[in-house]
Amino acid sequence: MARKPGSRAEITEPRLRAAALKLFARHGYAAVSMRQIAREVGLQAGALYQYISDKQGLLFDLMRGHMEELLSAWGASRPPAGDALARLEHFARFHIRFHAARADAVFVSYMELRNLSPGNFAAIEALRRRYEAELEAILRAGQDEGTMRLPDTRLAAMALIAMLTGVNTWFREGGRLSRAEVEDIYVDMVRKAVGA
Amino acid sequence: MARKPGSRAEITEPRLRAAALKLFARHGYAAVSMRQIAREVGLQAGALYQYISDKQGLLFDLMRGHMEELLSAWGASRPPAGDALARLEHFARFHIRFHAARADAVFVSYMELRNLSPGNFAAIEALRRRYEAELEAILRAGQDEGTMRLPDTRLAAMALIAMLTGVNTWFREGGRLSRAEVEDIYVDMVRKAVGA
DNA sequence: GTCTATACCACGATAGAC
DNA sequence: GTCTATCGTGGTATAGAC
Repeated sequence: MARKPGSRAEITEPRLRAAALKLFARHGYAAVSMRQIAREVGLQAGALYQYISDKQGLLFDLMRGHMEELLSAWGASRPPAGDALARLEHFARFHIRFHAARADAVFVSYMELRNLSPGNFAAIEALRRRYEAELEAILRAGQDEGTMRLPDTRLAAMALIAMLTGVNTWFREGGRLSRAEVEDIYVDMVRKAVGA
Repeated sequence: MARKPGSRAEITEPRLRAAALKLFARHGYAAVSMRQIAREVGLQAGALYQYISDKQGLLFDLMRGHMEELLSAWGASRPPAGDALARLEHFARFHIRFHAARADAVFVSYMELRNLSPGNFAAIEALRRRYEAELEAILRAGQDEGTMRLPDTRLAAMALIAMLTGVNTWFREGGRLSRAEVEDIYVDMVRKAVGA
């Protein structure tokens, strides 16, 4: 398929998304202007609307893309054969690893929920719930097996996810601890917390 | 001291701060206009500048006020005589209770850090560090006593604070569990997580 | 202490040339 | 596919009357 000379859409679109993600993470959705994003990509503001419907749609696409990647990466991860405790450890390592690799998307997806229109918010929340349900299922299995003892499954899931996601607030590659060391330390705390 | 007729500064100022806090929490600092805040208080936008230097100063004052209240409330709380484990439980209950009572201020103080000017950011970070150090001291004491076993004190502190603060993302008074029940459940997980 | 009025600037989004 | 130009709106902050 012949491409028009000067046509760079396949390059420009991902660059636009990357620039928007970076700027939204750094300064916040509301604080970033379309002109700023355009400058980062090397375009005039008007040209952005070849790729997006409006600013809200851009935010929503970024967040939905992140959540769908999260769910599909989890689905593609190979859970270990073994007891629920092994699967919990697998979840914790997956969560830390996936989130550490996409700090900007994680940040935007947690911080900009209130800037979504109601319909868009509901869609993102539904995706988040599906992910939380994966952890809850593991915790329920652990209790059925008797390898875990939890006062409340839903609260435990929320507590563990908050703890694991919190890694992103301070972890920097090249710091005092490697990502693998951080993983080990958190796995230890997670295993203990579920009463193993 | 005689007050000018029509003078309502002592009433207006706290109302302004409360309105700004509520709106910042709901929609985000960058998304809220001075006109919106003024409408909420029942003034014209220009009148707000009797009480604040500028929008940035307003945000900073709210956040500093929150952090200082947090530190002074913790200082005023009576830690139990007993081992570090008892003090850790005291910290967990204090943290959940204090934060649940000020959801808006907590939200703003965690979400709007990136909208602070560099100098203001450093000041808030310093206050946050002081609070984290309080928990770290308890965890160190527990390890010295031998009642806690932790792979890394600093990480454990960050993990526990993230977990406890996470309560605010889903807890609503009048929901499935009372605040006291939530406290008990989290205390249980915190105690287990430190290897008690 | 609060108002009205306004300076000045930036916003998101669109139209039409190239 | 990107540009220039622009529309209409709303932003923060100040000045000066009351």
